[in-house]
Amino acid sequence: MQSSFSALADPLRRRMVEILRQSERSAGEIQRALKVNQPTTSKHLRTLREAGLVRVRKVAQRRLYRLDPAPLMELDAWLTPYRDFWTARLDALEHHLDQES
Amino acid sequence: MQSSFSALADPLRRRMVEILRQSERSAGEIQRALKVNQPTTSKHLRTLREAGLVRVRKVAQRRLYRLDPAPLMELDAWLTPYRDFWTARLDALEHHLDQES
DNA sequence: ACAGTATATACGAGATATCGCATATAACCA
DNA sequence: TGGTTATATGCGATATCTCGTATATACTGT
Repeated sequence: MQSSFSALADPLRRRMVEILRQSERSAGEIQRALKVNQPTTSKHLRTLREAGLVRVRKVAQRRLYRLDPAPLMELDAWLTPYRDFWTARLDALEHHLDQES
Repeated sequence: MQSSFSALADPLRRRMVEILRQSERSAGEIQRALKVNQPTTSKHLRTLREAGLVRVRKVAQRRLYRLDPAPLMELDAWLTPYRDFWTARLDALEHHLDQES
């Protein structure tokens, strides 16, 4: 939870996650897509890995990264009570508008 | 988006947000609930404010903080495509298990 | 105007993150 | 074995975050 938020706090890492939503990709493909240099890519991928957001498998020299849905599901679960919160507020607003009219 | 993630990356700020889910609170009430010192509380509240996660209103000397649902709704929206992603994966798993049995 | 209460800000120290450059590791192929 | 490709790690500089202490600001009641 902790680490999911901070891992996703970086815009570059969010772009990586967005790329991986579509399919598994090698570190090099991700790097070229983002147009940042190689060590930077590798370090950010490490952060995502350590946060559990991505998994890797080796194929020859390549490292293929894929999204692990679990931490994002946790994030979704964390949001649940807030969803109730804002629907309650929107309902109240709606009710208020009804009163007005 | 950017700022929502980094604001929520801090555990203390998440606790603040959780407290505010229940009701509007003064800075002092939040401080006492969290048992951290006053300036720390104030600075974290500022961060939440600048991220747009909370709103303040003055009542006498007090500052009453309340949650603004908008950034959390954005976060929820950001998660939407990932929800599709993991249900697809779970469906695939289920299908796989069907094959097995 | 003054003392008290509530909250914010300034400043300095220590910790942590980020980046670029250089280098290490590891698998491949000839 | 040696060269090449793909990826990771080490290191140093800079920036950013966090916290504690001290102080400022602002409103209240007398």
